[in-house]
Amino acid sequence: MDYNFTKIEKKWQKYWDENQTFKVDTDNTKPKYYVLDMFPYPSGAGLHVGHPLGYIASDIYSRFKRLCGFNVLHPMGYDAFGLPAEQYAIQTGQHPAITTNENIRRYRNQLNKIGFSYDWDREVKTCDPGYYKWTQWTFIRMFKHWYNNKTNKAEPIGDLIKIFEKEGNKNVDAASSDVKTFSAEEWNSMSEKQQQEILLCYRLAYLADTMVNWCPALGTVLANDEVKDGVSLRGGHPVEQKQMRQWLLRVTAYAERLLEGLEKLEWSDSLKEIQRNWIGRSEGASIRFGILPSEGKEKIDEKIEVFTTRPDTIFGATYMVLAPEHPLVDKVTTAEYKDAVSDYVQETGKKTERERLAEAKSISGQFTGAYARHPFSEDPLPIWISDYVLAGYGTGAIMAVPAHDSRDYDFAKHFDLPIKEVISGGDISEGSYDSLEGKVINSDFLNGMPVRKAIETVIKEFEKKGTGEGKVNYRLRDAIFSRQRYWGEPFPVYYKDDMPYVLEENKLPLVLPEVDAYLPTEKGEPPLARAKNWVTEDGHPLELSTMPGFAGSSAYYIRYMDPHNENKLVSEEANRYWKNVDLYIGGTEHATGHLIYSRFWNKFLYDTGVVCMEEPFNKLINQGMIQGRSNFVYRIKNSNKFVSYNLKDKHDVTPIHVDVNIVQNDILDIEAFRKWNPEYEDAEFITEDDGKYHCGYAIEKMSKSMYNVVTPDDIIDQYGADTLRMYEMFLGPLEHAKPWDTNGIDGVHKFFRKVWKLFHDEKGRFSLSSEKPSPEELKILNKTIKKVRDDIERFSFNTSVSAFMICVNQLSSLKCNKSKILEDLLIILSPFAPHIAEELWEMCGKKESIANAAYPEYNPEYIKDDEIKYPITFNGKMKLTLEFPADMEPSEIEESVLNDENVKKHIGEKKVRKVIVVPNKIVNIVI
RNA sequence: GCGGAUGUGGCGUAAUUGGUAGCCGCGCCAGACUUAGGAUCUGGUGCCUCACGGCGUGGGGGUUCGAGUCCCUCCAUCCGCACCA
Repeated sequence: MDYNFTKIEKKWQKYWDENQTFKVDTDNTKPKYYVLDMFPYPSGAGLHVGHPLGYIASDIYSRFKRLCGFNVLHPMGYDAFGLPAEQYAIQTGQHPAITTNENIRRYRNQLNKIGFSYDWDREVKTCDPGYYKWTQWTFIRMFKHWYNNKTNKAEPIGDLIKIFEKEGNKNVDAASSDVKTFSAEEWNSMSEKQQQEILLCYRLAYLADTMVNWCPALGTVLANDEVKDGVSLRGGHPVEQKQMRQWLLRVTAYAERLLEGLEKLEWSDSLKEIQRNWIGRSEGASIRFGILPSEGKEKIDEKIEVFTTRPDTIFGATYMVLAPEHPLVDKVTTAEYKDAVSDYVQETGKKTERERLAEAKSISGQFTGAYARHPFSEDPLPIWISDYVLAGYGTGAIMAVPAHDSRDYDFAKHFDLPIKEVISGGDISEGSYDSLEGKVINSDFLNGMPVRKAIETVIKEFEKKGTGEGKVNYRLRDAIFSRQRYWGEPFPVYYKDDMPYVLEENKLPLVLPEVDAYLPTEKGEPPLARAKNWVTEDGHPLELSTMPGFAGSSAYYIRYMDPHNENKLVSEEANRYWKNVDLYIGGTEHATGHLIYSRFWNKFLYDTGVVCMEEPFNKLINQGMIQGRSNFVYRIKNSNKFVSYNLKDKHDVTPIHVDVNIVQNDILDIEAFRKWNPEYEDAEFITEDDGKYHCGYAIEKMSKSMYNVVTPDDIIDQYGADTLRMYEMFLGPLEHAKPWDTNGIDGVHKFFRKVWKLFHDEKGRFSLSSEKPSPEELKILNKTIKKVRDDIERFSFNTSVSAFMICVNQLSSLKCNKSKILEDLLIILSPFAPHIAEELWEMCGKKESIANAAYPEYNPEYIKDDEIKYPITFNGKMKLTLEFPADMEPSEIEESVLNDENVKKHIGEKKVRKVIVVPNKIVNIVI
């Protein structure tokens, strides 16, 4: 009987499904292990061969852990809300739920064919009301909490109100928006609306007017991680800055904990570094500058607050710069400069984010006519506006120190502003001196101090005078949480007297309503404004925005622990058992989005006692991208003639992508090519000496337009799922990006046929022997057990595949068909190739699934070598090998080596200066 | 510009602790079987050289009995951030 992978794989996939082999429950008699894949967004294009790479790795690990006696949670689901389905709905009028469900069905189908050990009972879909109920629930909880910097955790807003009633907010240290100080009396005499307005400044989910990334083409606001190089990540549409009233999550409250938490995580250094950069912690000082009265203007009480990492250079500040969007711009500008300033503000406001980035190098700015007062010298400092100061970072204002900041230097040179050196060590006629090395000069009480000492000293001085204090600033910004779109979670929010209130928890889920079109209304309101009766029972209007993509993915790993619980996000029992994710596998593209948001989300749930672990993902591995390998044919210009790769330079040619499925080992199937496109039906070909047409190749992104897409379905049809799984692992280290080349797959497929053959005689009959294994056979098996186990534990799956090949090659040449050897081999092979392992396991007479077997222990006794083959090197170069007993003394080895005829030949006339014998390793003779 | 990673045969890669560089597979070459081969099996295959031998892990330098591995320096590629005050 042949190795009929199609039949075998269908059979076992059905078996696992019918027998619920991979269904798991909490089981206190076994240790738990939680293996998670980043769940996919089910796109219309389906899976290509690159997508399942991480899923295969995690499946191997899950099955391995299971064989080792762990109770393994290994679920899968879908990130089902999102823009592509909605864009498609706009084009076709079809409800996005229909498209999404079709895509999900297709994904599920594709995934099933690969033979994953998922517990499909726990499947979640973020667009399912039973699921997003808990996304809405968590939002309500965030609305009802504030962040107390004193206790360093989220606390109920009710506790905050009690403090306000008793003593106002002067003793409250909270992560909050800008809010004025008020007393208990003031609080108690406020209207409900005023109180609500103040509470919004404290809530962890809050409504505020902020500058947002507005994408006109998508008709929605985007978060920072959804914008790259001034265009939307999805679709590449231009993004502009716009002031809008939006929901935000106060992620910044957790900035320090998000940063500290990284230390304990087993994530790659590069990923941690990306997160550290994104959080962007910098230490410095917050300094307030008074504003000098200008002629013909009323006195301005407000101060310009700046953040600087170099307060030591305070005496070098020669001017101030506000971002054009800064709220004080209008107030400080004098009559004389009014027009010039408003022109400048308008001009920069018109630019999209992209234009602003493109013009980053060109210097522009405008003087306002006003002056600030230097906190120590009291010198007047001219106040400028310029777009080199960003509204969104720090306070949107800076003190400019041209002598020691290159941007300020360029600006000062351009507008001929004074440059004052205050740190020695540079040459300010050449450029700014930004280094921390040097002593402070020209700086009154700071003179002579090294930089670090000066920073410390000046901060104390500011604090004494009340004009500033030490401060830690973060680049991380609060996450904008509103999207003016249809296909997302509705906010459980209604408005009363223009103030937002959240729904009672028992009203959840607030189900996404039907609309007549998925477009904004004529008034420019979001699509939900089209819904009939989009109001509460009492007639209060409901929020029209929906939540962003990251909402649903921020806690899905928690929901998997207890997916059918209707009363809780997760039961205490399930959460205490499964705790958090032990191994998380997914792409780096989520480094600054999902992986920050879900850490924030999880910390909030931890603070409020919903989950027991502070970090969601202990170990994280980023699988590398699988790239496409494109093939080219070369058409001679203005003809329908194609010239083979090695002859192409003799002609003027245009390279054209050709479908990789009609090319094998870079040889074009000419007939298939003619049929591929009617245009080429009559094409002529200039072939090479071998009569073949050779194609060129390039490594590119796998995409339809490059004709290099390979789907798992095609591979499975031709070679089977076990071959696909094994080959994906064989390609190289999991983390590396590497090209997919179907041509190499034969080697892996041959391997499986060899495995099959080990269990069958020449006539193809199943045949095993119950004889006692030989020492050689035991050595081969035990070496493989050890190697494969070690490799899996360090996620080096590619090397375990070659270990299997070596093992099977060796057993084949020994014609080993002993069940004592082959049964263990099947167990260790089963995580990689579960279908063939199950089939042969059953043929061995086993009644239960191999998934329930126990991983074999290797016996070191079988691996020991009695004789060691010593490489004999001369000055480190290997020339020959000699065998000696493993326990032979180094001095005896040295003597025997030097007496060996071949060694003597190599030494010749030269003198032996030294002999190094490393026991069981090597001999080196220095001559 | 800053930060991170990676550079080994024609290709994907291996060498876990400083100890035989190139395991395993693809491709290629030769042979066997065959009416046939996109089947199977056997052998070979880093480069230069008829050979003896020499050279080889991006380049240069260093430490060491011994370096793909450690140190210095330069180069290339990829990824992230980028007026972040």
